[in-house]
Amino acid sequence: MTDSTDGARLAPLDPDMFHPFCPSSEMPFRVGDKWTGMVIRCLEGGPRRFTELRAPLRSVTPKVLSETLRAMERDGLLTRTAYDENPPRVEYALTPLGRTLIPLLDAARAWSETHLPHLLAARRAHERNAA
Amino acid sequence: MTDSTDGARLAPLDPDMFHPFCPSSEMPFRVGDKWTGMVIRCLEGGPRRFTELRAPLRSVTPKVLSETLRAMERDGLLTRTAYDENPPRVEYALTPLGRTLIPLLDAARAWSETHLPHLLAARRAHERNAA
DNA sequence: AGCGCCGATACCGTTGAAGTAACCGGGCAT
DNA sequence: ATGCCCGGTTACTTCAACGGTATCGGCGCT
Repeated sequence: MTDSTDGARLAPLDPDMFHPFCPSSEMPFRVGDKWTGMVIRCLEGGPRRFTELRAPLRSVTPKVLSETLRAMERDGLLTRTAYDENPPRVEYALTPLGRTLIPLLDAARAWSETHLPHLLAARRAHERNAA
Repeated sequence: MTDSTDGARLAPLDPDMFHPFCPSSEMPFRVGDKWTGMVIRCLEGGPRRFTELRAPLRSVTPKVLSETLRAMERDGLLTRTAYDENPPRVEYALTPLGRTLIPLLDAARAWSETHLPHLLAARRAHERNAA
């Protein structure tokens, strides 16, 4: 939530935005692959570079991130723009179609804030019962 | 919940409710396991029996359905009630927590109705480009 | 010459979800 | 007594996702 869309460069992504305490990995929802939802969150504020995306995504390996981005590009969720510069620069940006997923991510997050503790409590209770 | 344990049954589930033409399997969303969302849809109208659930779920194998139901029970999304009758009868019903997921499924379906053709078109266009 | 940066790709191993096939126990109809 | 039905379970296999490590190519820097 640190983004302010000023004219210059975007604020850097918070490397802890998917910190282990963030329950996003426990949510019973998935959008596409494991990382797709988090990539959308990272690109919500504007275009980002490959290496910029790696930091907050809990050190996702380049291979998996590359696969995820390619799948999303194939499905029209984001665009990939390579600038012929040095050092090389590649920017990923959400398409309008990709942005239509944001409300769903919001809904999933809202559900989790309200109900995920309930679900996890039920799970723990069940485990205690089994033992 | 107008359930009578011996009286009029609910209308049977449409065996084609997850027909191959139903794009639910193409949706880029998942709730829990592969089948969790469909189970919720099947139980939306009231409790159902094991064999009743098998029909519309495109012949999911008993093993996978059993695993799915057990995981959902563990997470407090549904209850399992076994009646000591003959023939044996087991009913699965959504809990209030399970019902909280229905609006999310609705949102996912609404997204798919609006945008999924767009996504699939982008995918096909990309494949044509690759070829 | 050697090193590092960026954006990957190749190769390989692990994991876990999902599917297949066979079977079970009790009751009941044939 | 045989087989069927219900609601599963068990054992085995398959498959895609995910992850780890290593490496590449072009360029600039020292």
